[in-house]
Amino acid sequence: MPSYNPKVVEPRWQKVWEESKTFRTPDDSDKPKFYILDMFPYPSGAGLHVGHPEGYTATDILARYKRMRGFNVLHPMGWDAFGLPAEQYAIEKGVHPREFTQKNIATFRRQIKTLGFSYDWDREVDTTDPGYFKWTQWIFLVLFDTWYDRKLNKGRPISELPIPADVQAQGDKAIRTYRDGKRLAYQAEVAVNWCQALGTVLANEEVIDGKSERGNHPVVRMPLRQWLLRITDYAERLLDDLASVNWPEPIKKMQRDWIGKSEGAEIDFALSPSSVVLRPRTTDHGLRTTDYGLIRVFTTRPDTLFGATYMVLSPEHPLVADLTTPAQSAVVEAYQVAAAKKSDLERTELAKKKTGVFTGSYAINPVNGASIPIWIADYVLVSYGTGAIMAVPAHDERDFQFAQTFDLPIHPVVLPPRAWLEKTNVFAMLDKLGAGQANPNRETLHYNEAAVLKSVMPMLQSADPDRYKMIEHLYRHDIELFSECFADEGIAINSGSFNGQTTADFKRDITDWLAKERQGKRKINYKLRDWLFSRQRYWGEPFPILHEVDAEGNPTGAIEPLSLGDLPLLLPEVEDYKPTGNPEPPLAKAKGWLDVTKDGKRYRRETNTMPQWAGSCWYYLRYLDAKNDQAFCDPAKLKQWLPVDLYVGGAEHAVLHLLYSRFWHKVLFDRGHVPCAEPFQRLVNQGMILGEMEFTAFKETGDWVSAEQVNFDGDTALLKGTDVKLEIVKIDEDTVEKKGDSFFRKDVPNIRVDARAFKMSKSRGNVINPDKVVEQYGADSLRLYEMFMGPLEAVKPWNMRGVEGVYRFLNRVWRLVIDDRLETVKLLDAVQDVEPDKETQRFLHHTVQRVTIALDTLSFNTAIAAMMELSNHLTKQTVRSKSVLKTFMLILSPFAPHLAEEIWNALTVPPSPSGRGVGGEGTLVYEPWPTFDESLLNADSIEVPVQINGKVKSKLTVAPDIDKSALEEAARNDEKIKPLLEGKTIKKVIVVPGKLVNFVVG
RNA sequence: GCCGAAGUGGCGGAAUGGCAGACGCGCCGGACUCAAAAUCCGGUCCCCGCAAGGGGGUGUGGGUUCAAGUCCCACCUUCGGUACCA
Repeated sequence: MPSYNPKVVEPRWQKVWEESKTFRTPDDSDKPKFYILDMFPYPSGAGLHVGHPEGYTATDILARYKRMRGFNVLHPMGWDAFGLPAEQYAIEKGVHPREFTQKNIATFRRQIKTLGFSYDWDREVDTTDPGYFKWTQWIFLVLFDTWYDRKLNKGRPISELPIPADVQAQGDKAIRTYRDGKRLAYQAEVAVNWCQALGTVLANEEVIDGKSERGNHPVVRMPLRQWLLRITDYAERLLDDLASVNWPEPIKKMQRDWIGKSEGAEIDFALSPSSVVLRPRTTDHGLRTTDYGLIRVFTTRPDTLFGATYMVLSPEHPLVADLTTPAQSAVVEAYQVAAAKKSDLERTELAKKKTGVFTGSYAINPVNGASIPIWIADYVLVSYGTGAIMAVPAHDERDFQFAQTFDLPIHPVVLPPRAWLEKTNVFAMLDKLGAGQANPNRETLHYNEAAVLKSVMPMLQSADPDRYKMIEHLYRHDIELFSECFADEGIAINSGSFNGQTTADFKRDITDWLAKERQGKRKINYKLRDWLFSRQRYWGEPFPILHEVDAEGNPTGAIEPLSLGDLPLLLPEVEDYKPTGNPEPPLAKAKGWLDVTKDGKRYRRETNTMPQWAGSCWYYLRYLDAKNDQAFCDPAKLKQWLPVDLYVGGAEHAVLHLLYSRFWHKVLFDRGHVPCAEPFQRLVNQGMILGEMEFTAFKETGDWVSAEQVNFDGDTALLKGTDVKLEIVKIDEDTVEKKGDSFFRKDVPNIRVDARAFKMSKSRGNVINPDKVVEQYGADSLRLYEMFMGPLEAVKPWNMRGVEGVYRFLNRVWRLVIDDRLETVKLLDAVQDVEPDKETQRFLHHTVQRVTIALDTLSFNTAIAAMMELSNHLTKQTVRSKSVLKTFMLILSPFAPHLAEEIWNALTVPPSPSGRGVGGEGTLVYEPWPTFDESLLNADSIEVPVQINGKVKSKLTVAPDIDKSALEEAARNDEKIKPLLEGKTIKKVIVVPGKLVNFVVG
C-alpha cells in the first residue's frame, strides 16, 4: 500500500474503533461532560443524502475535538423511524411497514458507519422499537395525568386539581368530566381533511386546492374526535425561556412569531333585541362566547371601538344559526357550505377578494349604542380569538377591503400623522386643484376631485388656506375619498371623551372603562393552537388509552389510561394497511386487539396513533440511558448529561420539532422528571446543499430566447407575461461566458442564460449519492469537502471538482510522510527526529492557533485552509520534523480521522522487520489537543503598509514590537514615501503599531 | 404583502473598521514523460503600459471616518420562512 488508499485505510480504522469500542462513552467519568447531538434522520428508502453528513461531520469534528480537549463527550445517533412513507409502501406492497423500516435503517446505519463518525453505537435508539415507544407512551400518560396550574405557572398531577364544590356535588361522573377537561392531553372534535374517494384522512400538505394530492379527489373538512395536547398553556413559558438559550436569533424569532402573542381586549357586544332569535345553545363548541345574546370579540385595538361599524363572525361560529334571519338563511347556509369546502390555505392565499354575507341581525356598539350589522365572512377564522371580530374599516386593512366590497360605512377614529396624510391620494388631489387658487376649472374635474373641492371650498376661499388643515378636515369628514387605510397608531378622533388621546393611552383607558362597565376585559391571545396529536394511521405509537363501552358497545365517555405495567402497548398485526374507507383509523380493523375487558368492565382501545413528532420529541433523553427498561432514563444520568450542549440540524425543524420538544421537556420538568427547563442549550442550523450549478438556455420555435424574458422555476419556462411554454436546453459551462452580472451564450450574442443551482431531487436527477463519493475518494475526502465548501450555516452548491481538490490535499499530506514508491507503509527518509526550524515552528503554532479558534467558532472551512497552508509549507522542506508532523496529524484528525490515525501510527510505532512495516493500532482519539505558544507566534520581522491618504504606497519591513514613534520615523524615511511627502503639508499621521502608518496630507 | 438571511474574481469562498480576493476549484505557462495520466514549479480581480509603474474595484446611490467588504440611511436583486391571527 504505497500510495494513499482510503479503501484500505478507512475500513481498517473503522474496524479498530468498532472492535475496541473507542467511542463508548462512560457515564462514570470525572471529566467534564459535553453533549453533542445531531437531529436524527428519518430512514427513507432513498438512503443517505449528502445533506445528512454535512451536519454529522460538523458535530463529529467537534466531538473528536472535545474529546482531545479532555471532555467526556456524548455523541449518539438513532432513527426517527415511524412515518408515512413506510406505511404507504406497506399499503402498496402488502408488507409490514416494520420490514421496510428495518431495511432502511440497516442501509442508513451502514452508510453512516462508512463515514467514520465517532458515535457511541451502544446508545442507538429507534423510535419504532417497543423498548423505546414504551416510554413515548409513558410520556403521553404523564401529559394525560397533568393539568396546568395558572397560579403556580406549572404543570401538576391531576390528583392535585382542585374540584369546585358545584362539580363535586354532581358526583363522580361530573368530577371525571371536569378532570378530563383540564388534562394536558384531551379529546375534542376537530375538523380534519376527509377524502371520501380515498377513504382516508389527509394531512394539510396532502391537500392541494381542496383536492387530494394523490388522485385529485375532493376533500372536505369534517369534525372528528381527536387527541390534542394543551401546548397553549405553555405558550408564555415557551416564549420567555427563549431568552435563556443560545440559538440563532432568526430561529428564536420564528418561534416567537409562531407562538404569536398579542395583547388587547375582549369586548362583548349585545345583540340588538329586535333581531335576535333567542334560543339556548345545546352544544359546547369550545368557544369562549358563553352567553347567548352576546357576541364576544377579541381586538388588539380597543381604542378603535368607536369606529366599529359592523361585525363579522366566522362561518363556523356557533351563533350564526341563531343570528340568521329567515330571509337570510338561504344565503348564509350556502356560504357556510362553500366555506367548509375550502382549506385554510385557499381561504387565505388564493382568496384575494373578500367574500361574505349578511346574517340579517344587528349588534349594539357598547360605547355609543349604535346598531351595527352582523356579517359572516371566511376572512375571520373560527380558531383564533373568539371567532368573531368588531370590524373597524377605517383602521384595519382587511375590514377596509371588506367594507369597500360591500359598501359598508367607514368611520375614522384615529387621526394619522401628518406625514401619512400628505402621501395620500387625496392630498395629491388637493395639490392638483392648486390649493389657494380661488377658481379651479370645474369642467375638467374628476368626480372625486369635485367632492374634495366641495368639502374644502370654504377653507380654500379663506384668507390663509392651510393644506394640512384641509387634508385633516377631509380625513375627518370625507374618509371614503381615501384609497388607503390607516392602521397604525395616531391620535383619537370621533371618540367622545377619549378624543385627543394617543393610541396607547386610549387602549389603557378604554380597557379600564370596559372592565368597570363589565363589557370587556384585558386579554392576551396566542396564535399558537393546541397540538393536534392523533393520526388516523397504522404506523405510529398506539395510544395507551382505553375507552369504556356499555353493553351495546357504545362508548360511555369514560377513559381509562393504561398503567406502566401494561406498556409497551404493541401495534396489532393486521391483514392489510389499507384505509378503512371511513374516518376510522386502520387499527379499528384489529378485532382481537380492539376489545378489552378489565375488572369486569368492557373497553375499546384507542385506534388513533401518535404523530411522527412524538418519538422525536424526547429521543435526546433516551440516548442517556438507551436500554433502561425500568424508567425512560435514570435520573442521575439526566442530571449528569443535560442539557444538550450543541444541537445541529436543518432549519426545516426551526419551529415545530423544536417547539414540541421544548413543550414536552417543560412538562417533564414540571413533573420532576428532568432537571432543567430547556433541553437544547445551543442550536446551530446547517445550510442546505444544492445540486451542481446548471446552465439553462431557452428556445421558442427554434429561436433562442434571452433569460430575462423568461419565467423559469426550474421545471417549466414561460415567456414572461404570457403562458407560452419554452423549450429548455441544458448547456455546458464551456459554452457560456460572463458579461457584467450574467452569463451569455458564447455563440449567440445577447442571449442570456439562466445559471443556478437547484435543490437536489430525484426528479431533477441532480442528487449526489454519498456512497459513490466514498467509493471514489473515500470518507475523509467527503467529510473534508463538506466542511470546506463554505460556512456550515450557508446554502451552497455541490461541485464534484471540489471533492477532488480536498482529495488531492489528503494525498499530499500522505506523501508528506509516507514513501509512496515502496510496497509497504514506510516513512519517507525526509521524516526525521529533529527539531523544526524556527519558521516551521512558528508556522505550526500559528496553524494550531488558527485551527483551534476556527473550531471554537465552528468555522471549519478556514480551519481546513489553515492546514492546507501548513501542508504547503512542509512540502517544500527536504527534512521534516517528526514532532511537527505528529502535531499536524492531531489537529487534522477530527476532520480526516482515518488518514490521521494511519499516519499517526506510522509516526509513533517503530517499523517492524517484517510484514506491514509500520502501522500499529494505537488510536490518537484521546491524545491531548496540541497547544500553541503565543511567544512563538511572532515572526522576527513583519510587513507594515504605509499609506498616504488611505492608499497603500509602500511597505516597511520592521520588528514586530516596534514602537509607535520608531514606526512613524521609519515610514517617513522610506525611500518611496519620502519623495511623496516632499512639499506637502502633513495634516495628520495615524500610526497603529504592528498594523499600518497613514499620512494625511493636504 | 410581512419577516429573516445573503449579495466579494470564471466558481466555492477568506478578511477583530487597518495591505480586498487567504485556501481550494478552474484556467494559462513550464518541468518530468516517447506520450498521456498523476505529480511538481510559476502565473491568474479588471483597465492602461513592453516594462517600471499608474488607475479602478466587494449589488446600486448617498453618508460617517485618517481609513469602509465591514458602521449608518435609502434602494435593487436572490434565497428562505410565513400567510387575512383581529
